[in-house]
Amino acid sequence: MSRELASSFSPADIEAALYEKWVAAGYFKADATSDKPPFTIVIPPPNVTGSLHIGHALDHTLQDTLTRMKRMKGFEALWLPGMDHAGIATQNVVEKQLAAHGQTRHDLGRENFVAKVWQWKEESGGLILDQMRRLGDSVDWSREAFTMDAGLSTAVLTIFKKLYDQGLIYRAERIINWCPRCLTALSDIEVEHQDDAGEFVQVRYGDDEVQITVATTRAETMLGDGAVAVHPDDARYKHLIGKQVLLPLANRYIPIIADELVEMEFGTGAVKVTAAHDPNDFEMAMRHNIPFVVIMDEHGVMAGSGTRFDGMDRFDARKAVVEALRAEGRIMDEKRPYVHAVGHCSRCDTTVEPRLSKQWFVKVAPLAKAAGDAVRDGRVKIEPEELAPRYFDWIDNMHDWCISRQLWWGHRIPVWYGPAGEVLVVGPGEIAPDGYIQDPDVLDTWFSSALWPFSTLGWPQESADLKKFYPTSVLVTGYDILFFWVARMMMFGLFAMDGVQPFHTIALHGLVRDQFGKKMSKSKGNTVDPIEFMDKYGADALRFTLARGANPGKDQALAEDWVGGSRNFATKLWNATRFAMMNGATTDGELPDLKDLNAIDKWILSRLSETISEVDSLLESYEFARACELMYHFAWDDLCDWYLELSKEAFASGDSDNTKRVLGYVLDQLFRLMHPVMPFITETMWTTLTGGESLVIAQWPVAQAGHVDKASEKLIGQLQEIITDVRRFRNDQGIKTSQKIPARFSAPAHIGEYASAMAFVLRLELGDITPSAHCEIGAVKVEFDLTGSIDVVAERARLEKDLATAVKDKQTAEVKLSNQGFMAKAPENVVVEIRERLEKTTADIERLHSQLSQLPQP
RNA sequence: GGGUGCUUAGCUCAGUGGUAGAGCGUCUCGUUUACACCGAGAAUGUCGGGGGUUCGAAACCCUCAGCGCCCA
Repeated sequence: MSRELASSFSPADIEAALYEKWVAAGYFKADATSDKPPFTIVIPPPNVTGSLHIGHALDHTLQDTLTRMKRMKGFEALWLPGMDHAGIATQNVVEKQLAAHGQTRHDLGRENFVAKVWQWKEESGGLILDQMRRLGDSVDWSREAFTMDAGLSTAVLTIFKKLYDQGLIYRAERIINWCPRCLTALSDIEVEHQDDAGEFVQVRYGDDEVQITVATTRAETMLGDGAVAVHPDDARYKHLIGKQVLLPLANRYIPIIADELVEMEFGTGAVKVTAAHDPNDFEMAMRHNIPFVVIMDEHGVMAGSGTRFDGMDRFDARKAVVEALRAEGRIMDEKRPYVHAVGHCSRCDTTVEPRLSKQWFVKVAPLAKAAGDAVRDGRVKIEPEELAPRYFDWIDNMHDWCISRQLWWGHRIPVWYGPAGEVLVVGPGEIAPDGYIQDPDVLDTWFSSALWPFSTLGWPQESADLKKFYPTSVLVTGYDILFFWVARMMMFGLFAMDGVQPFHTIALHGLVRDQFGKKMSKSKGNTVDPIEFMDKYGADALRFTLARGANPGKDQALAEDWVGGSRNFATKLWNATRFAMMNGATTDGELPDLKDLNAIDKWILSRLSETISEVDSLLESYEFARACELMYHFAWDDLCDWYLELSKEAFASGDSDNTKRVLGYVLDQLFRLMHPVMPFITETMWTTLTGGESLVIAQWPVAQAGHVDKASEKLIGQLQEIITDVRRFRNDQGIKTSQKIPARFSAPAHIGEYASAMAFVLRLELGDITPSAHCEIGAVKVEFDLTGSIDVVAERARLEKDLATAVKDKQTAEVKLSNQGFMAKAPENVVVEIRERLEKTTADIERLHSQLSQLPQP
């Protein structure tokens, strides 16, 4: 058959068609009834409103690499795709559309609004799914899941009831994180702490009799103070404990209490206690029975303080309160700007307001204990394990999880309230009695995402998928959502699945940063678009770049130039393959017996086998960067720069049958090895070379221990030294690469055998000559006829440089060998190595002296 | 404040006890029938400072400094 590669590689021409071919062939579809061992990855569900950013591209590249490798290894590989419904984000998107028409969701009513969100989801949501095709994700589209699907919603109802029945879900009035813009409660992890420039003012409370100065960053909340607290051991304030002090502006008297929570060294050592607007104050107020005074509404507007500040926005009120206090001479000190950490809504960046509110909570203590234990006792492995302490630190100190959200888009809390105050939790298929009213709130999106590893497989049904594919094999995600999502899946997975962990391994990668290692952000303008990179350089180039930068748990810097470099690599491979095929590389027939091969062929087989073995074990241990590094160097250095160059003579002379077969074999194996990282180009080259159906379903390469051949590696190493030295000589002498030089080799037989191969690479014409210069490398002498004078100055410089290196190396060897401690304690193999170094450098020095003395004097 | 990580070539980073590495960038040369998205050659590092352990330290320990992240 006539097979040929196009003269240049054009990713855009092949990628989309190849992907659709793979999908159509059903390669990515997993079979729950197969006898193959399962390998399962569930995708960290991207947000339905989202599009593919560079972090997804990294995350997906790694997951796809693992999935494709396992598929090739004969596993029943399932990579399950899907999205989450992103309660706040999605509701925001649709509300924004309504706002453009001057409407709010309340104009539509709940039912119509939710219908509208579904409509938006069908029409505009899930852009990222198409973009995943660009990247080549080998996901099983037949199993695509969405957290709001019927099945996954059943899972939510089921676990809610189960948790509630076991007392692990409760409703309570607590201080929660409140977003005054989204008008909903947030969990701790939906709050991002940023350093903001605020203020720190000291305010003198009291009248003529009792006075105390408190320090605060939120002066406006003083209107809701219920007490002032000091440390019980604080000598400055001991005499004031139990006294009543005047609260300025509000004109109320509040008690001075003692609580150990107060830090004496911080501020004035006295703090205001605003029970309804601060979590720490809430705790103190509970202990001391301090009243809760609410002075702000849900929008963050002052309300109910009974002062003239009611009706003002919280930040305006802050200024106004400080001014009013100043007017009364009560500001004792102020720092502005005072930089401190302030919580912001992770969705809209609004400053979060701690708010007293009745919400639903998950009691996490027993769940978190189990989630921690699963890692502690080794059932779940965190890779890299350095990140495990962070997991423990967090999960062992987790606060109860606020799961209710004042939104319409999401899983509505399945709790109904009866006319007489009954509380009824309604499970799947159950219906509340007449007269009952359902809780208006919905659940945190993470509540349903936490079920992802098993709800997507059919739970609570005992589905075939669940039996085959649970627990999943590995979870691949960024360390930044270890707490957000991973820990929650651990808690719910262990709880719902009777103690069976949701995954065996958590493989954490880092974040993609800009080329200077700075965090990417829209405001800094240093973000990059993975789609744009794929357009310009191809999906393979982007994937290779990201995988090559992926050291476990570590951030990576990324620049467009890096992607360009990977594209260059792809092109290099393409050209090498074209060259190989032009010269008859083939995969037909058996690989010749090793004993019939020359050292060059044996060497590349040896290097191939070693590379396969190392890449395999590196990929199995999530060391993507190191695996890519090895593939890169094998392909470019060993294969292109040396093997192909050294084989050119054989191709030119026609004595190349073995080499054609070996080259075909090496390319075949290399393409298999690289396919998980660079699926498109390897597929194209491989099918062209071998005529096979598809690499997706081809067998993973297995290292051939019998191919490892240290003798050939040593020999080729020597050939490389000789060639490099002669090249240096030519370079130093200013001889053009294209200029052929008559030359003669004197070398031991096993090296002399390859003189013609080396001569071809070096553009030397072998023959009987009258030498005018020579290079010596160990026992090998290469003489040249330069038909004229050589550049003595350059040659002397070259030899002297070599001499200096040799002398220095000899000295260090001598120092070691004359060190009695070294001789007595160093292991034998190291001593032998140093001895050999001494011998070699000694010989080199002698030879270089001799060469130098033979040079004509200037 | 608690925890944690980092500091290696101009830049971004590998390298867990035995002569310092990669990619990109830089310099010189080169259109040799795979490839200029290329080839050949070259330059560049008291491995953050100080101390210690060791025959031997970029690596292990202590300490200082700087940077970063997470949590409060």
